[in-house]
Amino acid sequence: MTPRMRADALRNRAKVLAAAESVFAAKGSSASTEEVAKEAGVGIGTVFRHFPTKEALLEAVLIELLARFGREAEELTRAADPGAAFFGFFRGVVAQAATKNAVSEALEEAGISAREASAEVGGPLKKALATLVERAQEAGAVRSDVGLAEVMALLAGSSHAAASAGADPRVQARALDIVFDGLRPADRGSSNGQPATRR
Amino acid sequence: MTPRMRADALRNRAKVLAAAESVFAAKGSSASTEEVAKEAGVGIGTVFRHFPTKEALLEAVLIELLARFGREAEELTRAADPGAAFFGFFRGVVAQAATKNAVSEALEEAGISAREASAEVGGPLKKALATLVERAQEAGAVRSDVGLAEVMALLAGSSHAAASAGADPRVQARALDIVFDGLRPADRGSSNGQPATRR
Amino acid sequence: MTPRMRADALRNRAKVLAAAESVFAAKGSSASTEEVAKEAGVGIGTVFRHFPTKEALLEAVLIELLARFGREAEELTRAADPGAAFFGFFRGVVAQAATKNAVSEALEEAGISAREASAEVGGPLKKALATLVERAQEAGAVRSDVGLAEVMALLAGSSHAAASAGADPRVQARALDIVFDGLRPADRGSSNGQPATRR
Amino acid sequence: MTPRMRADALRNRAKVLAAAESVFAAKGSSASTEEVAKEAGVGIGTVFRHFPTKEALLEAVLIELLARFGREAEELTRAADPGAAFFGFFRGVVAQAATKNAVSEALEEAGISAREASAEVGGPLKKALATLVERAQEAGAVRSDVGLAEVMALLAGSSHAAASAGADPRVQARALDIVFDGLRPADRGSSNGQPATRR
DNA sequence: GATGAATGAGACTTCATTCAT
DNA sequence: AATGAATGAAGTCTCATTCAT
Repeated sequence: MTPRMRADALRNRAKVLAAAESVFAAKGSSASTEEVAKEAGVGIGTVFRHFPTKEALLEAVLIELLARFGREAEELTRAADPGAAFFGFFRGVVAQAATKNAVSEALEEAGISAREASAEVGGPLKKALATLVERAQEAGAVRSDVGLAEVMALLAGSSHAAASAGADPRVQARALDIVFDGLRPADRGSSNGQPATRR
Repeated sequence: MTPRMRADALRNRAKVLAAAESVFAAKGSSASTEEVAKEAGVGIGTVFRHFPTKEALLEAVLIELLARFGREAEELTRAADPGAAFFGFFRGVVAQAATKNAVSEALEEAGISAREASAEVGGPLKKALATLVERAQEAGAVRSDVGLAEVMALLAGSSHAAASAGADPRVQARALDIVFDGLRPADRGSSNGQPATRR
Repeated sequence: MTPRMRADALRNRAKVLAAAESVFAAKGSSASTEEVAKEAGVGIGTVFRHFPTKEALLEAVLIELLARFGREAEELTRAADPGAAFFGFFRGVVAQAATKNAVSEALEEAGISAREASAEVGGPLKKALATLVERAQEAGAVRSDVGLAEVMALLAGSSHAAASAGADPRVQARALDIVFDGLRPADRGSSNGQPATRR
Repeated sequence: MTPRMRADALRNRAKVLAAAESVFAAKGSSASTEEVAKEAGVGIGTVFRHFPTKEALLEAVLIELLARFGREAEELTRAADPGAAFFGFFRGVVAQAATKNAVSEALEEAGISAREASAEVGGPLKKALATLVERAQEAGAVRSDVGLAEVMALLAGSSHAAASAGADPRVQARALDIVFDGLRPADRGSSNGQPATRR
């Protein structure tokens, strides 16, 4: 069913994808395909053989990213402390965004986009994240009136804020703590793995 | 210091700036300079006479935007209800972002950028916003442990989330309410002009 | 109504068009736009300013050609000897084709294409050619059972045959005489301006 | 002299050639080599193993075509009615051209080209066609003052006219009848297998 | 021999910027 | 000052051809 690829082709595809992620992360999605090819150490033709348009390449990068987040979320689904799991996942995603411009784009796309392709991978992420949220709510670590959609919007927004290159990391951390406080139940139970953020 | 300009030149500069804001808001900053010229009803040469590079034009648009926000913040500084003033301002900025792609870029730039030019206008905004925050804190509407920097980061992040075209506006509103809750003191006093957001 | 163009722009447009005609004539329509630009002595951007796609450029060349033929036909419409006029026009077109690869393409397009643009200019050519045919038929120089469509098909075919670079011109001439004989009435009246072709 | 080839290699060569004929016929000679490979059901490497350049492949297709015409002509050489044989052959070639873009190219090449390779196969066609013409002339079906060269030029031109996709087939047929009339002796003996074309 | 992945020159096209009118 | 034509570097993509598997 999966059309078998030659080992070298598979290797090159991976190299290109990795290069693309790194280049787009560093310079934004307007970086040139040529640059991706150079970074990957392949000819420009090879990039286009694997991803027939630049858009397809971009999409593949985003899908890869979402898949990775999906796997992380899925693992945390089985963690002992649901509150820590949820907030830890959130923090981890945002931290990656701090170095990767493309992350927030990916998250937005996942949250919104009707692109079928993305859906294939956005689906798993959403599913695992939904579980993370529910478990945290049951454990009283997250207020019960927030839904998946709001969480994704906050994730995207926080990631973007973090991606704004140059901002002081301590400011970022404190801003994120504020969002986390907003996500906790009104009585502010801690059960979060982090000390309460009020200073 | 200000080199006197002919009245018509001044008028053209304003037309170009307005057109640029509208075009970049609608199509993002990758819209072409030519399109700005057409929207402004002037020749492309005129655009470049007033703004020697595209980057300069973009920068002028952002400065203009920040200046407008600065004026709005400044006015609200004298409002009766400091909590309502602060949250109202926040909400207003985010609402504009929902239709203008460029807004979040502008806010990031203001929060971070070392660009001297921006600083000229980012300054007034920061100053007025700082007052808004302080007054809201004194009135007990905003927790006392947040600083201007965090507020700007949250403003930028929220604006960007809102700018992600296509998201359900109700989701956006609820996500914003969560951020607001995070900004309030732990005891959740109201004094906010909005009913408490817990549902 | 006609949007006035600057004199230099008009001059460049003409230079590009002439260069395109010459280049495409010599190397076929797959010659590169770059080459046209070089031949015209302008930058590549100038070519694309006047003709937004390569296809548009090609079309403009064909239209120009048809217009020229249309004017020639129109003039011959008023000639003293209708038979000589018709056959002379035919011969002239074919002679041009002998050096210009693009001519037969143009004629085919005119004969067939539904392209509106071409129609604008193909129309006059068809009209004048129809008159040429009718007058030649009334004068007994062309058989009465041929229509405009057949004449255009023969014109296109003969032009293409002539365009096949390298064929002996004397052979071309004799082949054309055979077609002309086929176009004359069965009794082979002369009134043709050319001596009867039987040798 | 002929380097022995493995049976499967020979089979692949034939598959590629057939695919090339079909693809170039349908899409013109600018169709990609890749497409030919796909149509043949072989890898691109195989195409280039058998035909070292695209030009060589194109040439092989033309040679194949001319060989086929040569065989048809050769057979008709022995037909009972020489007039019918000649005009029938002519009509048959043109009819094929109507669906195959490459035919007229092939005929031109044959008529003109100094390419040695073509000559090898163009030779037989020319020889057989010459016989066809002579016999038709002896039988009084074709005027005595036309030579092989003119006939080939008319064949190429007529084929091209027919290949101009989209022309009304009835127009094509009438145009061809006109050429045939031009090829007949002045007195218009019929002996042609077709009723006289005058209408 | 066959395969198809890799290559890179070159095609078309866009657009920021310059300059003659 | 204003205009818009001209410029050419740079971007995306195609395809004939080569080469490792």
